[in-house]
Amino acid sequence: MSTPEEPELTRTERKERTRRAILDAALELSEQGSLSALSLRHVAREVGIAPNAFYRHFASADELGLALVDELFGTLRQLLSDVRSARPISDGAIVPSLGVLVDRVHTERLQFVFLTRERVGGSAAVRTAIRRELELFEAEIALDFARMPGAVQWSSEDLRVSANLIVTALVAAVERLLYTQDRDGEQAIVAATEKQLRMLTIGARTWRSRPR
Amino acid sequence: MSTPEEPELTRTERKERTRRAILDAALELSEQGSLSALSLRHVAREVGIAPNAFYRHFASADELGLALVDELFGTLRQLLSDVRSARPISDGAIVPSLGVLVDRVHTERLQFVFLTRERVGGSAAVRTAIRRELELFEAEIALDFARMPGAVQWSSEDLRVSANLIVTALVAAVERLLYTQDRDGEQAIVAATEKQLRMLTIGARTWRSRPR
DNA sequence: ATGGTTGGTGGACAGGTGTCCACCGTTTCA
DNA sequence: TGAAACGGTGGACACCTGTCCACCAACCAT
Repeated sequence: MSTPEEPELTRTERKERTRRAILDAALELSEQGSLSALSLRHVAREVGIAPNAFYRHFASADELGLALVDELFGTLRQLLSDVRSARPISDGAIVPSLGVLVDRVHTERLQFVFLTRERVGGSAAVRTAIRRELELFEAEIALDFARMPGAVQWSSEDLRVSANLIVTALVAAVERLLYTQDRDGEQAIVAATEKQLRMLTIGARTWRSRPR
Repeated sequence: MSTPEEPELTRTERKERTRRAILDAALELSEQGSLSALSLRHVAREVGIAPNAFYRHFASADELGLALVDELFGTLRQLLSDVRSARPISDGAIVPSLGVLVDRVHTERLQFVFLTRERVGGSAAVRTAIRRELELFEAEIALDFARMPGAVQWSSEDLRVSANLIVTALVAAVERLLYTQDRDGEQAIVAATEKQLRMLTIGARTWRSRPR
């Protein structure tokens, strides 16, 4: 290239840079097809390297997918942990978490397209990794629930089951958001999801007090 | 073939038969890959016809996918409608519906693998078709809810939102069932899902009575 | 200064892919 | 009875795929 573009870069820096480029390209291309249907050559072409060079960074497409999963959940977990620790523990921090999630879906749409697709997609390794991460979220939410007043007498089983339902609702909300371009539709989805979360917490509150 | 195999078949019958074979083969093969990553030649080989002959039945892979969706939801809707009309309307028929669903997942596993994969999968046409069918279920469940005693004063919006959550929970349950081979795990999933459905209906019952 | 390490290149390979064409034998129906 | 319609065949086409090899030039540590 004729552009100067800071030629002073150490080798490892340059490697990291094309690694980034590969991840980004893969994300971009995975919008129109699952990871397993993703072509190494396509990715390489998008990045601007020879198809071979891909193997200098990832041993397989699966490994690429796992790296994407790590990256995605790494930052997302950080964000949600922040909003959760800022909030007073007494009340559930679930609704504000939804706000963070929606923002994130907006700014990093492709990551979530990838996520929702690969969650049930072709590669078993990637699928399992995503499932594991979601289970971690589930556990965290269950912990939040346990901290709520009046919920102490629940069995851990019940905590887990209701937390699972919340995660499920959130994932479904993300899916709907992704395929809704119009602004009002997005607002409606967010409102509906908030309502669902409230329904869930109410149901949870009255759960144990029920005879049986 | 040397087997006699009832050679007395009208042309349209034979066409229908290989059409069936194509649908079955596609379902079989779609276990290990999304529809968009499905090879026409693979399907043809499995069926035992020349790759070309595929086009005598479907104009494209998308059309195949749409046919599968139609078939899947056709019978499923029938089954659920049966269990629902047999039950007294007074109580929600949601939990027995879950039983039917689980049975169906057992006997027609491949259909549900296809369903959960293509629901967020590559082809926009198939994805939309599935989404539409699920919305129909949603509407039916909302209707069931409206018939329940003490729920009459809900807004149709609320009905819809909570019905949506139920469908979401059911879809998630199916997904978990598909990737759980061990028998106890299956039982646990069913139990957890039933608990979730009960939580939901409880939450729904106390929903309107709440101030705000 | 030198030599190994490393990110990247180019070409080749064996195979797989969707789709088009001309053709065939049987069924259908007029 | 004859001709048209139809489901299916076989081969060819242009193209794309992952992966392997030898090779290169620059970087890094010695």
